[in-house]
Amino acid sequence: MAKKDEQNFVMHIAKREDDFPQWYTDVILKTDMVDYSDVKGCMVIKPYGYGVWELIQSEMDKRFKETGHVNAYFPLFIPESLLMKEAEHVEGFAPEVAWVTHGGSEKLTERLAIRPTSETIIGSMYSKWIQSYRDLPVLMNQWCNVVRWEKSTRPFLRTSEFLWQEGHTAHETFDEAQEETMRMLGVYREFAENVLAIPVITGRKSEKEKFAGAQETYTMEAMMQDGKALQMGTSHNMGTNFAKSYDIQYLSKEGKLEYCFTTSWGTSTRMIGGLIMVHGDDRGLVLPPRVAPIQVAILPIAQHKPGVLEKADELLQTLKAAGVRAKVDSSDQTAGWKFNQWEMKGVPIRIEVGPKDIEKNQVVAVRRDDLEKQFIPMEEVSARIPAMLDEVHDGLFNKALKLREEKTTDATTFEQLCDGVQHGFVRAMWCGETGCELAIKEKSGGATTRCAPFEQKELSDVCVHCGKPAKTMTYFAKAY
RNA sequence: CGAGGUGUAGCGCAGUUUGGUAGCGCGUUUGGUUCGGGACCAAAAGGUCGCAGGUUCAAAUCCUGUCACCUCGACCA
Repeated sequence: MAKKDEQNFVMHIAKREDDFPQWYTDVILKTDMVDYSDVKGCMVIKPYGYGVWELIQSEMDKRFKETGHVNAYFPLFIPESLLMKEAEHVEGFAPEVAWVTHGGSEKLTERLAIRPTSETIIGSMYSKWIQSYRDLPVLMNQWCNVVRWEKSTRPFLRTSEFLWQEGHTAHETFDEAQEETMRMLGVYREFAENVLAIPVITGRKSEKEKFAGAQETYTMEAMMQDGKALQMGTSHNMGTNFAKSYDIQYLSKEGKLEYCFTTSWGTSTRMIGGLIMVHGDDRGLVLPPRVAPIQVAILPIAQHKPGVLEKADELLQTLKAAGVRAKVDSSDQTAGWKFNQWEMKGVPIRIEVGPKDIEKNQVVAVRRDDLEKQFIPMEEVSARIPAMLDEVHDGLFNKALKLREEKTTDATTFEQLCDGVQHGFVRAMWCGETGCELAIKEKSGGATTRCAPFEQKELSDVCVHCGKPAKTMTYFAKAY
């Protein structure tokens, strides 16, 4: 098969090592996940990309329900006066809020913010709904879109408008709120690892990096193939900050009026960007099987020959019955073209059926992660393929874990830190002072604190930068 | 907002230095041969060269202005 001049080939994508940002945009555009829209910073999520989001939603929703949460929907618009009630929150979000100033041709007496997050409007509703300790806890989640007017954007990772879920809960005590905060961070972690096949570091955010208005912010951070970190989800304990601003009070068993303790937690379409950057390779996307809209692509070989298409369809029914999301590609293309096409789209398993296979009563299955051919007897397909999907998942997770470990170093000197953050996570001791954090960012070329992990390790007893007594071992990295 | 870059066919680009008939590859359409790793042959369709002015016998090319997009900064709880 004659190899075309690669640079002229329309499906060519940039090599990751050469230009990671270019590779990333190539992949998501050429695999039909997204398209750029006419609105700057907003992307169109096409069916193939949205299919991934739908699977993320359903897997996550299942976990929310299991932990006692219910879904609701709150308005897109937030009156200015309502948004302004929590001082720190306003200060944090003000620069990136989009405003509605007119209704039709009439100027509004009060501007409406398009939600950058819903703490305020949900807080104001909770204030009405919660009267007694009998009303607690309130455990709600909403799936919606939010808008943040960012100066620079990148598909999935940072867009002006994005889809997410935000959970908001209210509790009687700090401890209950803290327990909820940690529970949901745990759900996120389990989801990232078992569904997205992405290993994550969980821990607490620094004072500077925490959510505007939160008492404590916890995060999960993943490592991308180019050595930059990505925040994949956050969980906040608000203490009574929002309850005090939005007047969320209840009458306790003892008959005393008390403020609620609230939490919020969220994950977004950014996770899709994350999984692309963690798993993708030079051939294109690699989708973890549990969120792949198409898990198996069935490719009929020499499909004009009698019986081939029928066999492919039979295989499709077998796989569907086994709970596998499969598709037959009977398009009028050569086999080689289809192989490359479906590899680029990241489908976890490709199955080939041709005249030779039909003769031998078998199929050829190829895993996307290792590209090795396996011959499977027809009668074993319904058992073997689901198992193979799990193997792909494990393969991806282990590969990502190995990558992260290779890109993680420990630093006891500032030089080591500056060197390490150029290509990954650096664990180092830190005094906890914001001034020191800013200085590190400045001097290291943009590295920020990612989190103080729950699994602490004492590398030394002084801060890697200022030499004062250290408080925590902290992860540093450049981040998306 | 700062620095750099790019606008030419659906997509990717050459042509601009040195002004002279609008080009290439991929894709698309039609017919045929193929079909187990990006096929081949033949024919065809498709462009106000980002926009507006200027110089010239003549502008994709030179000059002035302008718009859009991209990359890197800055910014982004």
